[in-house]
Amino acid sequence: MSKSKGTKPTEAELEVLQVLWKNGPSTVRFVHEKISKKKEIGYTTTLKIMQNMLDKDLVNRDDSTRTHVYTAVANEEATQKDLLNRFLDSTFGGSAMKLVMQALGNHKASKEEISKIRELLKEKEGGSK
Amino acid sequence: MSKSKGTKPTEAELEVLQVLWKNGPSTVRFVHEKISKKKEIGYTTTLKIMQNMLDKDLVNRDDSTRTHVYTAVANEEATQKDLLNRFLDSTFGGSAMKLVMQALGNHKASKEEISKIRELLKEKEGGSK
DNA sequence: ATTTTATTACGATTATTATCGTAGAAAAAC
DNA sequence: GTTTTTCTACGATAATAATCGTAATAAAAT
Repeated sequence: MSKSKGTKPTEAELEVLQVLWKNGPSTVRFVHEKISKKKEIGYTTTLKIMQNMLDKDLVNRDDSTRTHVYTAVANEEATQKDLLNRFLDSTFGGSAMKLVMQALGNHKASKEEISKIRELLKEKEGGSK
Repeated sequence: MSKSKGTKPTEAELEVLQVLWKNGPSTVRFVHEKISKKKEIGYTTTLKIMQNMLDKDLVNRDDSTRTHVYTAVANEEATQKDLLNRFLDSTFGGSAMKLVMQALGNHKASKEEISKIRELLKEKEGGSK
């Protein structure tokens, strides 16, 4: 039986996932260089993290060549949704609207984003009572 | 030198904070009972967590009576804001709007909440360029 | 061909968190 | 006034994460 599901990525693992989501299948070297831009970290540390992620089935690995290539297993949205739910619970006591309002209040939004949100609101209103 | 600021509460510590925010200054017993409703945990575990939080200055303590009373140091909004920023960064790569849309998409909102959000949007549009 | 560089595997170490048991003292119950 | 319960303090342990060093090997450079 594999660990498969419900495995919550750690902070460090999320950093790796971000790179994989954004750039697609990548080598350790590539991921490491992206992460290194933001913080000091040893190559083997990045390597180890990614190997751990393989054990946890957070990533797949193509090891047909010497330089292995890693791919995120779960897609971005699904993972974000899952983490959002946990975060909502732990930090906002489950109140999504409280979170939305905080996020809206504290961050800039472009006109396009605002209209997108308006559309979403309209849908919500219409779709359910 | 105290740890004072920038201390990120752990999951377990957040559970305690939630109780303190919601109910005001509380005893370990009270907090423990609230948390026990959601999961199995020993009394001394709760106690220890709260003692750790005192060390980290996440809470204050009135120990003038035998049964100590704990109070959250940081207020709810400030802490949520801080954690939201971290979460935004780690999980949504800093895109607040992505998060807002996920949250809106996946959770029900009441009419009141929706109009509150509309107001917020209007302010944002008006207030800044 | 030899040397240098890059890559993986593996394990050791450290740091942090979560968990709880035990002891001792205070308070409450009897 | 004894006994039982309720607290806190303290430390031990286990669980999880993050960090990196070393060795082996493959590839690239010379």
